[in-house]
Amino acid sequence: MVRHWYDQNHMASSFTQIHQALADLLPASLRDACVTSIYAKGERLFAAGEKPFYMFFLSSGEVLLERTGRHGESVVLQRTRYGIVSEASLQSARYHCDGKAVATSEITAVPISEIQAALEADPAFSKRWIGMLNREVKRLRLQCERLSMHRVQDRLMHFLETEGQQGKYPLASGLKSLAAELGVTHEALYRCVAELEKKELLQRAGGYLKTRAR
Amino acid sequence: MVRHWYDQNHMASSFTQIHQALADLLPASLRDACVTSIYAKGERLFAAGEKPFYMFFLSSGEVLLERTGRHGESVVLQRTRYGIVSEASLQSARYHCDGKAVATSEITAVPISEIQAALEADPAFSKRWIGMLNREVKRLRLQCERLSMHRVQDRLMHFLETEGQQGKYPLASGLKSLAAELGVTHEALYRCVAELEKKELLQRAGGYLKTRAR
DNA sequence: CGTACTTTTGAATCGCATCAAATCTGGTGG
DNA sequence: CCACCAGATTTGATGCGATTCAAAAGTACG
Repeated sequence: MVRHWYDQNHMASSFTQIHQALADLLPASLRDACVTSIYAKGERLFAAGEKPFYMFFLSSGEVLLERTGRHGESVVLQRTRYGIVSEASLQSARYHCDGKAVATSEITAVPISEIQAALEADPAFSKRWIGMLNREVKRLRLQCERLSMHRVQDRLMHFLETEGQQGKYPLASGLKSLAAELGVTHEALYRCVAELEKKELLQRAGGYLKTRAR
Repeated sequence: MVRHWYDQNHMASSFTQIHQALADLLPASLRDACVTSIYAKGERLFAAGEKPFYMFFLSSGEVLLERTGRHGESVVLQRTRYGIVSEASLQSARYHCDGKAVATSEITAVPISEIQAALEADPAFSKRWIGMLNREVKRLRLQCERLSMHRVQDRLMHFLETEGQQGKYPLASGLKSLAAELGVTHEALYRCVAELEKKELLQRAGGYLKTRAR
């Protein structure tokens, strides 16, 4: 068997309970093939151009998918705090972006070959997988809608309405990474949050952002 | 059988050859259930909130997916010129956006219930369907990347590089609908194109946009 | 206790939105 | 064929909001 760098750098912990959402998605036969481990802040899951061997499920922490532009500037394609990170790599020969943890993260790696085999054999699993992809497509359409807005304030409000729970959203790793996802500079976001708080349209407390009025 | 408004407004043309790309995706058993017809410019395929009965495949023309913001302004979620339009509605109870033709379009409607049945029964079809969704996810990620760029010029160049063929892109319905997809005003896009032409970085001829230098 | 990073505020500048208006275009009906 | 109209295209002027650059203050962590 080919040893991936992943195997060398991370302690296998097959005995760890995998996350419930992942258990609900995967067929029982695949759960034993999962390897859960902790990634440190800054650690890379994969890099653009590499051949995908594992699919990554994020239980806690934060992962960014990013591409490096031709001038070296990095663009955040997606910021994930929970769920499958690299769905689209299932049938890809190469990753089309980098994936890295920007906070200490608990990540379960699932071998892609096993997922493919299970998809062929288990129609119910196929159906769940398609459902997951459908949700991802909708999420991405909403993100496009958000990025089409011109003012930071509109993007932030739209974000809290679509990604938050009742307009409440946990700020685990600060406003800076949120700014990147919203496609604005961190300065602009800080100013926007401060102004919205002054207008009492937004509340920032206990690591949460929360909309107030309606 | 429930008669959808679609059936009343469009002549069935089951004898029409369906498009090759669609034939490649669908199992043979489903091809007879397809209905191809011509939609006029401005005609609506579906509206947000409606229950999905059909999945739409666009052979030629142009379709927009758009949502109406709370202030009545319309935001383009996606602009399609070719391919399946409403993938994500497969398992949805309601459409989450409007779909309308903005140019005379040849569209094939496929009953969703039949697609679902075929997905359960045919693993090879499932695999192709998942592949289609994977490509859509990647396309949307690229669109997010594009919308994260601040200058119109960068968005346009990124668009031509990722959506065009060798930097060449057909402008069937004018720059205005392209401007909406790029998330900028049409004035800004006209000015940007004019300036890039003056710098000889872009060529606009015969209904095509084409990058020049590199 | 020092280092790295986040948060915050300030000032100058730039690009795009916005509003306005003129020209061009294709299609319609007289 | 021409007058006419709706929509696309184009150019201009103005203002706003975000970027950019700069710097200071706060905070976490070894």
